Amino acid sequence: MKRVKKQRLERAGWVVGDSAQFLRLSVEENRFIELKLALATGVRELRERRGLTQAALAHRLGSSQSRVAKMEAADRSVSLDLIMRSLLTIGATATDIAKWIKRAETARAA
Amino acid sequence: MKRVKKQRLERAGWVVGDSAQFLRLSVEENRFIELKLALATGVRELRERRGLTQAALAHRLGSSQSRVAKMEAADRSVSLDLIMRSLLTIGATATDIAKWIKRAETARAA
DNA sequence: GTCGCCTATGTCCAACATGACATATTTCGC
DNA sequence: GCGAAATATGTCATGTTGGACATAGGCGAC
Repeated sequence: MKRVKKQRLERAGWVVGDSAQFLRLSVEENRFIELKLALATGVRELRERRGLTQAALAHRLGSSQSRVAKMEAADRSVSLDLIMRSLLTIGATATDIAKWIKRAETARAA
Repeated sequence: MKRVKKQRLERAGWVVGDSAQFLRLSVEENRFIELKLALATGVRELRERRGLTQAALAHRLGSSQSRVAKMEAADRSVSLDLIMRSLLTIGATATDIAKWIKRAETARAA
């Protein structure tokens, strides 16, 4: 299909592509989960490197130990927002975060 | 204060540091917001580059045009989760994401 | 002009994430 | 092994985020 026509159809809200389109959602869900996992691991690494307990970090975040535990486990019930806030709170730099995100990508390749 | 002692106190849940400690929260909130903003901008850039309308992207996400609009505006009511999912759905690579995150950092320096 | 199309903004209420708490389970020094 | 500290897991009420819808604003083509 011509590129221009494809874009026109897509602009209209239609998904033009392979018949495996419906699989996309789950594929992207996986990518998302891996990303979350990578960043969750980042939280743990950084926390430990700082010599903080989960409770101490929770205190800093105004959260609770249980939530930090779930966070590091990349539990379904914890949002990326919380993970990211935690990373920033522990003092992660943009470079650190970028590193972990790329790690997620490389993990996929395996 | 000795590094080891400091860590011991922190393990116990105490925040040891400068008296401006209480400012930390808002500082980190700012960092977080800038990050969100940078990624939101990323969504818009990538969407436009793909020639998609907000409605089309919403369709792909199983969301609605209004949410995409709010998302690109980094509205308070949209989470980083949604932004990240969108980025992945549009086909952002880890490298892209890392780039935008770093952009947030550089923006801070200004 | 006005007609389409795209984007922005506001408001519902259902679904989900949150901190808090209680309670396992693991880990580690002794 | 014991005990204490750290971490893991479950549940709940309350606040936040979600898609949906309505509607307003913007912008180019005609």
